[in-house]
Amino acid sequence: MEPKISEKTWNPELEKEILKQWEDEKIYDFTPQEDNYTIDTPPPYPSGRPWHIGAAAHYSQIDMIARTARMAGKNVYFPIGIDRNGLPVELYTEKKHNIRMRETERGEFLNLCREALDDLEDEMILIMKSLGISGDFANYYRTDSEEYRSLTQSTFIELWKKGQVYLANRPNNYDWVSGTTIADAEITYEDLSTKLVYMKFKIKDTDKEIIIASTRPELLCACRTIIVNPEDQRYTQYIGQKVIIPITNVEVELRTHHSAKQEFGSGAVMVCSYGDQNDVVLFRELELGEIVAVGLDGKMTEAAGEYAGLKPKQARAKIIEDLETGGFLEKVEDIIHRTPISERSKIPIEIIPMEEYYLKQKEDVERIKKLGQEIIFHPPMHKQILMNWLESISIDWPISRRRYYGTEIPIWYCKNCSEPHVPEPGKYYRPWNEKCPINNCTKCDSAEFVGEERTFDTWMDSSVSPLFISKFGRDVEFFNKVYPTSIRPQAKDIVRTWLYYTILRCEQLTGEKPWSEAWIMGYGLDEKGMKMSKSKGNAIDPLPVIEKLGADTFRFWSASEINHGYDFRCNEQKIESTKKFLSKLWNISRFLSSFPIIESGKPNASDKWILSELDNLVKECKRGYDEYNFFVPAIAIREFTWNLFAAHYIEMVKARAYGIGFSDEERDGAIFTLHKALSTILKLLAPITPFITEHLWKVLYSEKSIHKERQVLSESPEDFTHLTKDITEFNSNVWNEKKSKELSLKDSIAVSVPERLSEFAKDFAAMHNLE
RNA sequence: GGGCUCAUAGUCCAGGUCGGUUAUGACGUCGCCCUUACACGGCGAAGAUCCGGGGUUCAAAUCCCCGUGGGCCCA
Repeated sequence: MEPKISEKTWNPELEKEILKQWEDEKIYDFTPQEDNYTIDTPPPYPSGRPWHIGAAAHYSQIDMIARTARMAGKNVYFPIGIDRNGLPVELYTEKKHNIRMRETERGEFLNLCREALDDLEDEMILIMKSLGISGDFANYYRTDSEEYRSLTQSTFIELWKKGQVYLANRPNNYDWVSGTTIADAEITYEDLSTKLVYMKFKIKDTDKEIIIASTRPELLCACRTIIVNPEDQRYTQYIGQKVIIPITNVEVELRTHHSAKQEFGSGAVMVCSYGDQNDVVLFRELELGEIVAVGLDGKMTEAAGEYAGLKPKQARAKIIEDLETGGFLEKVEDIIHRTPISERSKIPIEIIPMEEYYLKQKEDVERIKKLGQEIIFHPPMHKQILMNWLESISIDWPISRRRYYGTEIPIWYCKNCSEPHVPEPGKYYRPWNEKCPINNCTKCDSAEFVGEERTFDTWMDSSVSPLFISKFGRDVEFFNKVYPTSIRPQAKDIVRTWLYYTILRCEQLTGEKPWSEAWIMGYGLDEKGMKMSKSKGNAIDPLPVIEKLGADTFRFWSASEINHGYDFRCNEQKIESTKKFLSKLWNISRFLSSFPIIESGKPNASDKWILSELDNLVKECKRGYDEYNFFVPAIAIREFTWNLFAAHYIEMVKARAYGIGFSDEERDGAIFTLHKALSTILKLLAPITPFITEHLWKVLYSEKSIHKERQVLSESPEDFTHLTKDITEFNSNVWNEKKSKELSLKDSIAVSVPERLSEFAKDFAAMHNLE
């Protein structure tokens, strides 16, 4: 019989045709039923080229989850979304057009951001599609759509009405030159020369003094405590005593804290609101009351007494003089200090408390812990990341941001009495640009309002993704069928943010957990194990790799190289060499395509042996697929297919399959077994490499898609696997024997088959041309 | 500074819970071989102080302790 396959290798170009077939036949369409398997897909953020190769691997594996579930007979809902809110696109747009967000008209700036996102998004969708992602691209959603943002706002309004939201002061990075708060991402550090001032502080009720060194002596008025390292012998005797601050004469306590470095300055540190980020931490940790020493105009406040109105630098010069006059100055050193600088105006930032909105979370921690216990984690060890985080929550969640490209906080303030008003939920509101939908102030009846200008932290949007995809508040019937969803696949580095905030918000809004399983993937590193980043230049662009080698090669690499939950290294050459396995599979199929399909046959000993090894493979794959750990089936399938099926079994039965020297019944037993093994391999592999398995399946076995098949189940046949080692060793011995005698493989040789393998003697004789 | 996690041939990875053969497989390297599925192949070879130090034990890659180095998150 002529082989149905003539080409010698798998051609990745075929993927494009297969993709088109899938799209035309809509084989992944979803119609909700009573039982559904919903994937809370992470919406990727189009932040600029190239997309991270680790992310491409990540999405390939999420698709394997969907395909595994489908083949297990589940009704899979696999939505696709794009995350478009937040800082990265603002920075990208500023750079691209060489503009400043706050110097650009807001509406115009938002349009520019949207255009940038559209371009980046197109490419991202293209990559996801060409990876073979079987999600619902026809209905893909965007987190900046009216529908999505109205959900974010509605859920906020609901929580506001329940009293879960409040205003509070919180220290912020502040750039007083451009008059804005800035995000941590916009801070750079520069080594600047400055003066380290050594000051004398009196210990109360003694004649002793301690020396404290600081680069910010103008903040003396905001000093609330002095810390020393608990192991610093010099200060042990003063712990718990009062210390008198020079100039202000205020008394503060001296206490220990591990963040004080013995070798820096005198080892004693004054803690002021706020000299640096460590002060912020200490004020929170030690629950100190803050004193605002620097105002929004960048000048010293009234709290600074006679220094009020001066810029911090001027105040510093003056206070050094005054310290000297008062006899409080020990010495002044010139040092190089690593100083946080605003990326935009290049001046040192100030940390200033500002009023922001908070969402209550502290009182929810115990409930979230309980839900966390109920959620199954893959792998289980990563549940610990969530639990540790829950243990360490000490403040509520600050949710307001002074940014533009995000969901607007839907609040209007009465112009007369400042009373905040939230509108009715269900619509998308833009208070900075819209008239207040409420006519009169509920408190003073005034008719004039000012819209809130701030936006939400983007996690406020992302954390309602399970509610959005299940049409919460939009379609009750759909919601009831789909929520709680089944699984949340995501990366390890955002467990503390996305995963945690989602549980928090969904619990607050529905009283239920958002999903029953969480699937946590490790981090993609470069070939040396370093984090990939554009600035380091070690980032690998996935698109050319996929175009060159095909999605299946990339996907099989991702499955066979990445043990689930662990970090992994990305290496182009390794990806390339994975292609060989697909080539092997292709040629096995090519060989089998020259034999007819036989529905049943009478297996002999060799056939029974490979069928029992095949059954082991089925069990092993099930073990991996049940945990959505694709490393297990990928390795097992490659091992079986290459090293047992192709290397030994096919060679053993080749002559029998051709019918040379064997009866028809013996021949059919071989052909039956060959096809049974290959069709099983294809089905086992289908979730990992959907393209090549689809192609081979259709050429060999069925007009219907392999992706409509159910996964193979174990049949637990008679076990012959104890003979595997004997069989492979016997073959090896014969090959070595021929080699040492300089015989060709087809030459005959006199080797006797060992007693325990006597059942296999006829196949061995044909295989090795035994005399 | 805190938490989690990892460390096995030139490279990647298995084994580790439950200590006991010659430490798994792949990539790469080298040698031989076109044998009617595949030279993107076959057969074979070389290549590992299982990160370092200490402990428990008859026995440690595996269990315990202390280091060192990488990664992630938080501060």
